[in-house]
Amino acid sequence: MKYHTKQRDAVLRFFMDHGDRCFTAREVYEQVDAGEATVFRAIAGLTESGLLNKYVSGSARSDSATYQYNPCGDRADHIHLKCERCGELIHMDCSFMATILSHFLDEHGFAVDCGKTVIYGLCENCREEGKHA
Amino acid sequence: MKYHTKQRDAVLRFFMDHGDRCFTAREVYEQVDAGEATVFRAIAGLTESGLLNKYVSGSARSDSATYQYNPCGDRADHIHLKCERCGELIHMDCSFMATILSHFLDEHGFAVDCGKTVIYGLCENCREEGKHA
DNA sequence: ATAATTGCAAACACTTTGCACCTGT
DNA sequence: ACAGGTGCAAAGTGTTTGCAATTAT
Repeated sequence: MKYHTKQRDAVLRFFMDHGDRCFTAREVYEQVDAGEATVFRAIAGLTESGLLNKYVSGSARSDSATYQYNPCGDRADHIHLKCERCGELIHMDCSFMATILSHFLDEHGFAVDCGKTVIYGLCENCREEGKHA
Repeated sequence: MKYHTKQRDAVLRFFMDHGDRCFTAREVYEQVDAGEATVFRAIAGLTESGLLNKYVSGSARSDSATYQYNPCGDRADHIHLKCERCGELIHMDCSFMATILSHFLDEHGFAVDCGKTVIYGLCENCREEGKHA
């Protein structure tokens, strides 16, 4: 990741221009002028440096990882909640966060990496919908 | 899943006998007398019926889904902490869990899906090592 | 100039499937 | 007897990698 190339630029710009959505590597490849391997490599790099968040959904087959632009950069100080149904990304930035992080650290000796942690579940709206489905 | 077969029995028994650990399909296949496809089919069935929980953590390659026996019935009841350094998977099964889940639900309207949620960070040992590295 | 990056295709790992044969009821 | 299950090997997916050609510095 030392040179600046138009391919990597295009990939990053694509994610920034659609910061509200998640994309699979294939989707990016289809809309950006770069080889598939290059897209994967670019995404890997961007994820590594914290500019993208990576999400893994559940179903095994034909279900690839999706990526989304992370405007918070790599020093995120809050955890993301991701709705498995509508895909909404909720930024959990309340005071209880500190309590949770402290608990993990004190009781489990575990230092949470907020930048890479995503909590999956169902958001309020989707839970409501589920009740009537 | 209408007939009772020794293969499916063996798979279920394997998980029950090692209820404290997670296993990939391959690991089960290596220790149980059944074909690979059969193991996958058995695991899928058991997961479907709630006897096993499925966990997805990383990318597709060299990081496959893991499964664990779920004595409680049909839903996962603990979150996984995964060390980014040594890869250890910690099962967070303490009482504070309920508090955390309640908070997410009450304050954020968010129903956490324990089965798919993995919290990344550094475990105790790796944090110690980091200090001296 | 030269070290990094690209892109293709081939390799890979995990999982599913087609199909002939075997088993549980 | 026959619906349902098994197992092999082959097909699929999503992702990674080897390497010659290309590009950024």
